[in-house]
Amino acid sequence: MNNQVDEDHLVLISQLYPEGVYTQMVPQQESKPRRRRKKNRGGESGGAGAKKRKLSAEQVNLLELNFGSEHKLESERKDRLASELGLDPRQVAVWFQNRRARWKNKKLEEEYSSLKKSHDAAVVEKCRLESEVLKLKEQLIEAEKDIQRLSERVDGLSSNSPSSSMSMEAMQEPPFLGEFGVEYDDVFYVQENNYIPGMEWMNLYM
DNA sequence: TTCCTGGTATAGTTACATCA
DNA sequence: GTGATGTAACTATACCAGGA
Repeated sequence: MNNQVDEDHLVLISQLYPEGVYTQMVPQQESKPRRRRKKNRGGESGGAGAKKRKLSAEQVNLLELNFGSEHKLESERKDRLASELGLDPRQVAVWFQNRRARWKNKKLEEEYSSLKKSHDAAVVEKCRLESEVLKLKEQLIEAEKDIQRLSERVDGLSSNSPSSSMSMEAMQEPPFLGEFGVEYDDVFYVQENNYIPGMEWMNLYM
């Protein structure tokens, strides 16, 4: 176990900041091309240890434990952790940087999935409301037809009895039931206990 | 106040290890 | 053998604090 840590440590130390590893820096370019790292494989300097450097489970556990308690890494904690783990402080810092990036990605994924859930629910609700609107519109059309029929019936009655309380003006109001938002109160006045056959639908609005 | 330096952050990239 | 994936290590850049 410690052998593994020591071995990793040696490998990692041998890899730290090798001079002349980077090539082709072109700082004058506007596009600021990134440096490329040379491949390490088979390099003389790394020797047999020029391998990558996977942290042991024990090291990762301790790092995770520390990350769980605090995502930021102060110098003191970094140095302490590094010596506890037999790692270079730089490695600990890098591990925390990468871990923060992974944590952020995961959080973003979770947020996305939560937002998607809300969005899907909203879409379903929108569909439901739209179909309800359609249904209500159909009811409205039927109601308007009823009114039309009634109007015609009242016309017939009033021509027979001129003393009817219904004025013609009232019955010949322009289209009074349009889209939603129409105020029904003033549109059609029926005195209490005045039953008009075929007007049961009025209960919908009273 | 300004400049320099060192440390740390994020975002993106590269190279290597591992696994299906 | 190969492509996908995970991850250590890197670069570029920005910001901040402390000292001269």
